[in-house]
Amino acid sequence: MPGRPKQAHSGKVTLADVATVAGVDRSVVSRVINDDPRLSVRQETRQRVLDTIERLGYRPNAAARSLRTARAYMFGLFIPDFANPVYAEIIKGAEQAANQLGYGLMTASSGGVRLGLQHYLDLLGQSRVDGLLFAGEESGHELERLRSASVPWLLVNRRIEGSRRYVVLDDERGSGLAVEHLAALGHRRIAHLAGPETADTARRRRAGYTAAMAAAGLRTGTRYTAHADYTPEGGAAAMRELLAVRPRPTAVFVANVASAVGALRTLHEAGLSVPGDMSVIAMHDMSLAGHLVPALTTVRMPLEGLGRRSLELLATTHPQDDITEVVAEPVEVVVRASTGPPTP
Amino acid sequence: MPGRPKQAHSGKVTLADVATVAGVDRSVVSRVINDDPRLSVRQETRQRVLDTIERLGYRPNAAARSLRTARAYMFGLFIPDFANPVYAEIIKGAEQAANQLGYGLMTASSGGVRLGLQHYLDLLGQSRVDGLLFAGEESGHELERLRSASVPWLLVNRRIEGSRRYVVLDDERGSGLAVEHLAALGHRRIAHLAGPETADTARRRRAGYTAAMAAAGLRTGTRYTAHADYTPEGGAAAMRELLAVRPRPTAVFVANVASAVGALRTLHEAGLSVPGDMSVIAMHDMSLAGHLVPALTTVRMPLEGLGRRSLELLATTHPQDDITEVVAEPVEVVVRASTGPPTP
DNA sequence: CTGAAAGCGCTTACAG
DNA sequence: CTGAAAGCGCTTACAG
Repeated sequence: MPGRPKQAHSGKVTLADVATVAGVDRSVVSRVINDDPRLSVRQETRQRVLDTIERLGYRPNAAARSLRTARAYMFGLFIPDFANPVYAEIIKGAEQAANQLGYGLMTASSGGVRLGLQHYLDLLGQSRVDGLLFAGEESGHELERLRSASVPWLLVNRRIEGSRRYVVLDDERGSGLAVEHLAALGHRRIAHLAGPETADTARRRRAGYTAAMAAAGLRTGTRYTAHADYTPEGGAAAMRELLAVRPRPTAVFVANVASAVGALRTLHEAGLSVPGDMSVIAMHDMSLAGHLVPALTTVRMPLEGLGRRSLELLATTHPQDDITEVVAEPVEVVVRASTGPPTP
Repeated sequence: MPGRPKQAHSGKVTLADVATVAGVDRSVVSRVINDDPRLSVRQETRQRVLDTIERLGYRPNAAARSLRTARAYMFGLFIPDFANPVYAEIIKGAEQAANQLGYGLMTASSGGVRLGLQHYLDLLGQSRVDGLLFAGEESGHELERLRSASVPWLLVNRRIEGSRRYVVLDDERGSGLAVEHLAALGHRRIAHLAGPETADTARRRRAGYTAAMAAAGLRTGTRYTAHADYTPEGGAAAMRELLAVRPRPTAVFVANVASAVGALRTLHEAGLSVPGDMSVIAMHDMSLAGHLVPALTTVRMPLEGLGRRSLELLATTHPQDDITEVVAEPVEVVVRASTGPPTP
């Protein structure tokens, strides 16, 4: 491109520049920056180095550092869908933790050009990331390929058979709170609109429901549980199943908000009032819940904490270590308009 | 950490390994990989190099390449909120384009630990990114700081005064389609529930509304436009204003879906039926629109194309070039249940 | 046409 | 206690 004005030398300041100006060796500058405990230097000299860095606006070059240390100072987070607010919160937590630890975070969805996992294997091969967080829907079979490569990776919000590296939420507890909320309102016939039987989160939510029902001395019976697929359409169909059961339940705990959207539609179409004829509570709080008609009561789970904790563990553990953690942060019911006492 | 089993050498294959096995010089391998046109080598040799790369599973080390070429092969995308589906689509498009061009994409929100822009300046200082896409809400004042650094950056979906580097959607055209849809249904009194007067997107949508109304020979009058702030609460209040106007409008074009959520609530509370008493159409299609009651008619804009095109332009233009592009991809009305003919 | 060699900007084991 | 030097894995101008 002839005639284009040549870009002025950006004057990138290097470590060598800092050393020259401060009158010390480059190694001293490096050690000051990295807080090397083996460096003993007069406080005065250290301060001079720090001042020089500040004055020249020096920033270590990430590529040089990575090449030398064989670390990318970058993690990857793999999610199925950016548009799902559940993942938005996980991303936020992971991003914060990464920044705090001096790492970058690359977030990618399955929608990428190269098929999801292959893309990540490429990143690993190029040493562009130091580890991977999987919040997506990769099959155990796919992830098997990662196991051979001795790469740090962690499952987020999900367990798969044979893996000892995951961080999950306390879905049992969240589900228990939902049931307790309904029971406290006076409901006795509480149904569960569950997720896919194959999904780990769905299984744990169902287990929490069953346990809480038992603890409250309430009967469950298999007909009071209908499985759906975490989508509005599936939720609508499952709600129709539950409405057909006699005696009809007076309340339902729905495994996720998307299913609850469909469930509310079914109830609306059936001419039933919420919560008059049926109370509805769903797992995971998100702003959409507040805008449904009626506004949906939910269980707020520490999704941001999940992202944060997952990244911290990825950064600070060895790839071979077992990690089987349940995020400890509190879980709570967010009461809106969709739950109330049963009509006598 | 004593006693920890030493990790087996991962056997990272380097360019030198490939050269040795293939029996050529490292520079030949490098040139084959990078398709250097100045390399003349027998087809047979080239194939041998390629085969060796394949067989050894060689992947170029990104850090070494970056250090040498002074390019990070990474772009940054800055968004205000991961949970907003509008940005989810932009991210998707940008991610695809980045992958296709051999770049990575770091997406970050203002929620990071370091205050948004400073975080990016750090990334730039460290040469971790080659350029920045701003889809966020940074003020012109903040962005002024970037102008001094001669860094490639681009505004996405927004213009600010004095900047000649942006990519936007055809909001005028989208708004025009909305008005045309309503006019075709027979509406004459069409109101506009606009966005913030200061927002560039809101101004362009309003301009599109005004122009289309004029083209259809319909009167607008300032009372038929109410400004809100792109939130459900603001939308609810603005809808109340519009309901007070006489003669009452029979249809409203809402500047975004969040405002429409509030507008629908106001209409519901006022006992008005949609679309019987009031047709509602909103800008930007998203799955939430299909789940509102009634399901919301929208204008689908090429958000993914916006992300894709922005990244392509960022990657292929010089920082000094003017970029003032409107994404050319088609815009269309997605008809759902919230629009219909006016009741006579 | 091909290959040897320099060098990008760091870190760190090691010599003094 | 301090600093010189090697080297991480590439790319590319240049010599042969």
